[in-house]
Amino acid sequence: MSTIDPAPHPLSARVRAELERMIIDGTLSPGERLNEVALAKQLGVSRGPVREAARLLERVGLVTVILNRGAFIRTVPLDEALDTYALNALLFGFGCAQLADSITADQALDLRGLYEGMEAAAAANAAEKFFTLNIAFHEHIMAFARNRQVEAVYLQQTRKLMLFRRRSFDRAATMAESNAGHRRILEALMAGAPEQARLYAEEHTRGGRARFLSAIEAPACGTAANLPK
Amino acid sequence: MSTIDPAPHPLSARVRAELERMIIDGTLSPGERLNEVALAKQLGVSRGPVREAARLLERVGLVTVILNRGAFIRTVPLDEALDTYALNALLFGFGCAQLADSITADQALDLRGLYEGMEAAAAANAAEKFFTLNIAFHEHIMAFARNRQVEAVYLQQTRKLMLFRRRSFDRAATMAESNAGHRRILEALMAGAPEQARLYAEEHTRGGRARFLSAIEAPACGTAANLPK
DNA sequence: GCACGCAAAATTGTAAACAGTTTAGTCGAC
DNA sequence: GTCGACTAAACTGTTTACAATTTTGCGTGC
Repeated sequence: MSTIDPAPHPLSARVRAELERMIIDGTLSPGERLNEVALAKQLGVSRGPVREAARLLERVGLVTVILNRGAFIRTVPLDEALDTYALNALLFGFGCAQLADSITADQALDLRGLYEGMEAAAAANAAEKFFTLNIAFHEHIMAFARNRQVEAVYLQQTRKLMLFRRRSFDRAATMAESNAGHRRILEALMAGAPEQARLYAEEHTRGGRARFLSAIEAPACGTAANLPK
Repeated sequence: MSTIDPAPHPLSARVRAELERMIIDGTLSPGERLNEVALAKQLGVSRGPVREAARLLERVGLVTVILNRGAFIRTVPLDEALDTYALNALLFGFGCAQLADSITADQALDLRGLYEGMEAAAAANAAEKFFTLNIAFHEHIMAFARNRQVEAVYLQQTRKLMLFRRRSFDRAATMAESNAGHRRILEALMAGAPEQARLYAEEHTRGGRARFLSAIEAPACGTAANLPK
């Protein structure tokens, strides 16, 4: 995708990318404050770029900025997560419907490879591998769907959900169930059936939402919880 | 909505809001560069908040930042505008479908008032008035739809389209045609018919797209056009 | 007359400095 | 021993200053 970035970008963009990575990684935990001076020192830059990056992340919904208190990594409230799942279901359904009308042999092969990789990962109970391939599967579909705006919003929202979705694939049964949805979607895509693909895609996303809900027993998801003490 | 802001916001947020207004207004024209020192002086602040605000606007897609060149107000490429219309059709259709299932009497009354206001504006050929009411109509529906995430994305994308959509309502016939779509949507909403509302909403958005297309003869919409010379 | 090149001005990117607020710790009173 | 107030440290918000790049204007050469 867009992993190539020699250096023609302003520093704040690179800092933002690095912070995003650290948040997704788990290097920075939800609820934690982004210490500007510490991060600046760690990344070898000044506070300016770090501040700009933090504000960018706020706009995306990954952090919350409080006046005179700083930027905190968000703990997405439950209702917001549910709304986001509904949004993603809509977008992913659209993407699949679009792709069903224009899919090429190469694209089908690519998706099939990812599907089979997930099948193997599920059998081997390799949650981390499955997680990575799962992301790639969805992102490839959205990239093939030929609507950059829909793709961009989907990626942004998905990144937000990753703040806690990682733990959803801890069991082999969960992975198998998820991949069954992928199979149905893939078949509809290759059959050139837009509405069928859309339905399967929406159903699959609802399944993800359900897995997400069952994965959280009662962690902090209150609206304003986990911000400051 | 959220017009109340005593002052608990960081300065950069207020600058961002002001810049957005100036862009929508037309005070800042597409292609123009955001001169940091000039804007800072004009707004009575320093360059820092202006810079942060510009980066935020880049994230939203209203400006493009080039290294060592500054922030330029975007001239949305044609293909991006079309993609955005498709996205908005999806979101607005979803919002209408949701609302059809949960609309209250108060909400219906509110929307009806806006519709009648537009009817009057169209009859009086008051394009500016129609434009304002039209925005309110769509935004109110999305606010009533009870999905904050979908609403937020819709607002963001719509703001981007406003960069040139303003000129689409220059004729009375156009306004009447647009408002006929509003009437159909409103009837479906009050009838509690989600799928019908969704179809009308999507059709209405496609109509807006068509009006937009016919409104542009051949202005600069090339992908990378209008950036620097 | 036109193009090329060089130099000065303007502007952005980044870093450092200052002011105000929040947070933590300590001392004292009850 | 615990609660409360006061003081100091830490941190953010903003401004100011400096370095690097770009743009513009002018002069020279062809």
